[in-house]
Amino acid sequence: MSRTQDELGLLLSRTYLSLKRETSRMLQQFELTPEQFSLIAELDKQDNITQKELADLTEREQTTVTKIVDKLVKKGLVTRGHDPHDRRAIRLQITAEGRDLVKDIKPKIEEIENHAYLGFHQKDIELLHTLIRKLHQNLQ
Amino acid sequence: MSRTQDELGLLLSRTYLSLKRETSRMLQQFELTPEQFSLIAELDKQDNITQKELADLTEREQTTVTKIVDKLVKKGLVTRGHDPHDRRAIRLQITAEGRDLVKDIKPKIEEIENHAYLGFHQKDIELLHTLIRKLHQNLQ
DNA sequence: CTCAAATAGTTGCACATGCAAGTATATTAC
DNA sequence: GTAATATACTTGCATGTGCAACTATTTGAG
Repeated sequence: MSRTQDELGLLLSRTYLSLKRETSRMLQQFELTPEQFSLIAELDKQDNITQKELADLTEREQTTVTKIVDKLVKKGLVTRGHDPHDRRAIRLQITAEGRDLVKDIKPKIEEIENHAYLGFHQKDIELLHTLIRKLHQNLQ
Repeated sequence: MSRTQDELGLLLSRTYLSLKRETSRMLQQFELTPEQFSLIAELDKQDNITQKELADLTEREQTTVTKIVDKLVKKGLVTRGHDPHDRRAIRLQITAEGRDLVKDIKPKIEEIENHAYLGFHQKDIELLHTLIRKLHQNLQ
């Protein structure tokens, strides 16, 4: 079954690395990495979640999230609070400074995405999202 | 322009990390990382290319490729040869052992991809590839 | 209730990543 | 032909990644 010449892994990694590099360069002025931005952007959407939940949302291991959150706390963008009902768990709060930063960065992320979507119809974008989401589900 | 709820970066990184993790677990029995496999698979397709060309093909910086090739050479899967016409350049050759390894691994990679494509029609797969390739081009 | 298993989190390791700065060679400008 | 620029590659650094092994707490089986 030679469906097309290129493997999924190669296609995905090339595209992911390109997007990540471009995002990384844009984020230098904010002294953030794409991964750090990804986590505070998620906390901006859903505050007061546990590290475990944040790991699941962003498809990373808890251990990875621990280390990135360490850096976000050091930068004053996130605080760690205890869960009153589960003393093992840590709940994360985004600070006002964190929210401001996300607000500043979001339009610049959109610029990059708009450029990536050059020549795409709205239908193409929706289809692409649907297919990628389905891929992701199958890989769970 | 709020096209859909999820950002491209989040979708892409989640899916990429999932696929990479599953591939990584499969490759443990071969003592290879997904990135190492990716490079020798590319060399299996096109032998005797320079590190620069390999970097471009896989969308990585030359510096990253240098380091992964170091490991492949140590494992005896790749050799470095000099370019007779350009003494700066290094040309890479995959060894017989390297080719055998790629041959063994390829069907297992296809298994993972087939699982990822569960519920996809052939048309969906082709469309997905076309859209991702277009994304990648726009990001160049 | 008690003890085993599961869960949330952390730390140490090896590897991937890319930028900055370096060397060596090739190309281009004049 | 020589000097400036570009190119191929390498090394050092900081960060992200996930597995293994660890602690602390909660859940569940009996």
